[in-house]
Amino acid sequence: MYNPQKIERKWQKFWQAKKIYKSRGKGKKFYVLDMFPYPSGEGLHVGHPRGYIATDVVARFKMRRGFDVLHPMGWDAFGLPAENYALANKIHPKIAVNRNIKRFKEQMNKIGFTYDWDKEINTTDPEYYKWTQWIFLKMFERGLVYGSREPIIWCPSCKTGLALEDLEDGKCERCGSEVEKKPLRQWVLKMTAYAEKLLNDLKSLDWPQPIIDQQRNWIGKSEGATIKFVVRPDVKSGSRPKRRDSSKSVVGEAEVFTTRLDTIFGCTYLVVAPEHSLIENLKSNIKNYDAVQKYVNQAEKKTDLARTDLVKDKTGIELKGIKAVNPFNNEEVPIFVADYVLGSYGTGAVMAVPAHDERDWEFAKKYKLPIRMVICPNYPEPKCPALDKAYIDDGHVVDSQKFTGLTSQKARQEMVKWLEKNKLGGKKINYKMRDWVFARQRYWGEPFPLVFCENCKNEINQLKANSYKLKAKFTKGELLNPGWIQIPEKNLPVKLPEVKRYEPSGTGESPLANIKDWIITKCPKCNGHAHRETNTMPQWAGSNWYYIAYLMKKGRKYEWDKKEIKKWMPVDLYVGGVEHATRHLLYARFWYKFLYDIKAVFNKEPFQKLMNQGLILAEDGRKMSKRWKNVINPDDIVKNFGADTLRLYEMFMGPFVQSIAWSTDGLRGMKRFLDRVYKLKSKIKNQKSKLQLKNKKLEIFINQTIKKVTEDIESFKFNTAVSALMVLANELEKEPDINKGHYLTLVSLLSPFAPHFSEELWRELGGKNSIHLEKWPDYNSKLIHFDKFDLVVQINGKVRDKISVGKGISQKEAEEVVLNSDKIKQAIGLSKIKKIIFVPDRLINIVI
RNA sequence: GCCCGGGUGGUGGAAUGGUAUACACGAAGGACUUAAAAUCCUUUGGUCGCAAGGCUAUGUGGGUUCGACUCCCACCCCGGGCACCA
Repeated sequence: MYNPQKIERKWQKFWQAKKIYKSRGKGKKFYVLDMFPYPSGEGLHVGHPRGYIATDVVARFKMRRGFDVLHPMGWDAFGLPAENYALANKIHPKIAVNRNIKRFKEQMNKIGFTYDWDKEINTTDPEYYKWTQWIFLKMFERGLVYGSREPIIWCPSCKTGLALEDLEDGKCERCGSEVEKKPLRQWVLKMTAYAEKLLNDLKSLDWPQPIIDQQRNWIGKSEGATIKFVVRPDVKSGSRPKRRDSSKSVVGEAEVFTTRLDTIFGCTYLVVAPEHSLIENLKSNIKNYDAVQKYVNQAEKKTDLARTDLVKDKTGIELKGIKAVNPFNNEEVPIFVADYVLGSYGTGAVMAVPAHDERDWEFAKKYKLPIRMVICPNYPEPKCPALDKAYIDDGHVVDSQKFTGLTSQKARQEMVKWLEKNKLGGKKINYKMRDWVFARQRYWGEPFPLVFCENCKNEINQLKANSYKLKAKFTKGELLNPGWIQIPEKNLPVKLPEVKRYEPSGTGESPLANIKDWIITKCPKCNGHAHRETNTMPQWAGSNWYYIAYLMKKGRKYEWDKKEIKKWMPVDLYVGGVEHATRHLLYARFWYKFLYDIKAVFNKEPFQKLMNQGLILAEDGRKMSKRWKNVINPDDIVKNFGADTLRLYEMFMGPFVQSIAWSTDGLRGMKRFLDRVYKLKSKIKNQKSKLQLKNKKLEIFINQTIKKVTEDIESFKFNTAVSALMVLANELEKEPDINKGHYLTLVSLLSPFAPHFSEELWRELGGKNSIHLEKWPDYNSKLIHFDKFDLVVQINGKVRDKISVGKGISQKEAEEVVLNSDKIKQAIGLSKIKKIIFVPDRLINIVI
């Protein structure tokens, strides 16, 4: 029996001492990366290492195939989880984080990963976040950062603003609280400027299709047109003299966005969002302003999500006293305000075509508005069918003046041309994705490298006319955000000050706002009085670029090393959970694209190939959680069964992408397998040549196994790779004695999965070097196939017999053999043979 | 509603047009043992049969094919994502 406790520690120490994982600077580069964890107080459970084991298997495999492998690990230690943990346990986040990191590292080391700890990074290290701040400054400098007072999503429990991406089911993703809308001063990153690139370059990525789909969906591109509707006082209501077409009677304008310009002649009313400026501007024209205002106030309290969240019954109220004019036919249509129209998307106003839009249909039915059909499914039939619900597909345009008869697609093109010619609107592309709210009112994050200077603000405001002088003195970002001045690069990092009380204030100000002597500072531009920004960056800031940080690590410091970046980027294989599809993976791509534009990196995408690992559920089928008391700690598994057993089991338990429940019985089976392989050693008889000749079949089998394991690791089919090794072990067990070479091949193929076990056996059997530095076994393609095979004989597609014949047998020969077999003769009986299908080296099917 | 992914023994799963159920777990029986654990051997989709062997089975119903878990159509169920985005 082999004893993991005796050998694992020994080899881990040896590998670390010999630094066998270090990049050797030889061979083709292979950068394999895990999504780095945030070091929570709970430590790792057995679900976490699944991805780490997979990358470790791949890293060891690639090393042995001659690649120069980089496989680093670090800590995403800023942000709400770490801070909330620290608050709950009354410990300063820094102390808690360091303690947790120590624990995580110990747990990881017990599993025998290949991490090069010299490259370990920590997002909360000032040397690290110096560069997070640096990237932010570069974005600011180029005008990609703007301040906003827009109401943002606010979590009353975490006491901070959140990005749209931080919500789950409309609730705070961290604590599950209902969120509110709150006007707060915010920093926002212009991510929408990269929408098109983020969408387009998805094509170049070797990522799981569902993740690509999710990102595409999230970016939500739609192509359409804007149309300007002028607004006039309503004639019938008597608010103006009955003189039509007087341009003086125009009191406002509403621009709408539509993807269905072809339906414009079916527009019977307009709907604006409660935030729309028209309402405030035309206060005096709107007859029922009080009622409208009441509706608007009530709607504005809700977040976009609450407003768009499965509300079946749409509400709205007409703006009485004004009408909008459809520029295509000069028809006056009523204007409504309704909360289902969002101020933050498109133009905040829509044209309603109830005949061809489900929402408009529903709304028109409720408020008894006219429904006019202008798209016909069965053109050129003289009559369109009557509608009992909205017809939303394309068709032919009817009752649309000169556009009548065109297909929907053609009509959209012609109508856009008409709009552009008459300067009444034009082509427009919209994205669902919003700019990124990039500020948190919390302590435990990267401080912004910005100060506010009243002096400089005045200067910018006064000199506005003289743009030359301003452009020389201030950056694009500083002009965009008057008064906000960048801290010079040489003064980075702006360190997070030590505080005693770091609880969030709840007032919308960060706890940093209480540290007066930190806040008050001098303006780097004019040397006048200034104060620091007290918000901090969100958790995602540090993880946007950490894969570059590993390449920059020089001892304790970091250096933007373009040579290393050029060498290692992009990441060749990135492994992590599917939950990051629209957050980390989108943010990181955004930052990387920005870095590409400023020539700090040299390719367009950070992660070439992505793989998602499935969750490991608890034995009871639920998620592992403290709450259910069903968490399994890898330390216990390592102690009782060994790291190799844990590794092997996690790779064998099922397809890598699939979520799967833990089974301690299954785990035991893996230990049994290792024990059996260990015992096989005693069967070795070292009479190489004799045995090899005697057992050609085994030789072929081994070659097949090498091929299978090699291909399966390459394609992430670890479960079948392990099973192939088991089959080989089973075969060897059947032999009375085995040859050392064969046995060592098995050990060698097992080594990425069970590195300690394999190292031990390798050395016992005379291996001079570490097995992990040995060349990966090659297979002889001539020895993959045996010269005989079992020809499957089918009658009408049903297997009736198997006959052992020589490889490469011709159809004629095969037929002869088969038709002479008694079994087959009997099966055919008196029936006539209609047809014979022959698949070379596989089967023969007789159709009767 | 829309977009993905999936449905195969008692369980995790294997097979992507050519031998369905590899491999593992569990279970049953046996060997060893004073006994138990561990280990080893045998059996293990269902069904009929003493057996040889047959029939039947990959969510359901159709289709294509000499041949379908695999391809096509419709439906049911489970998981995930997006969701009044004009």
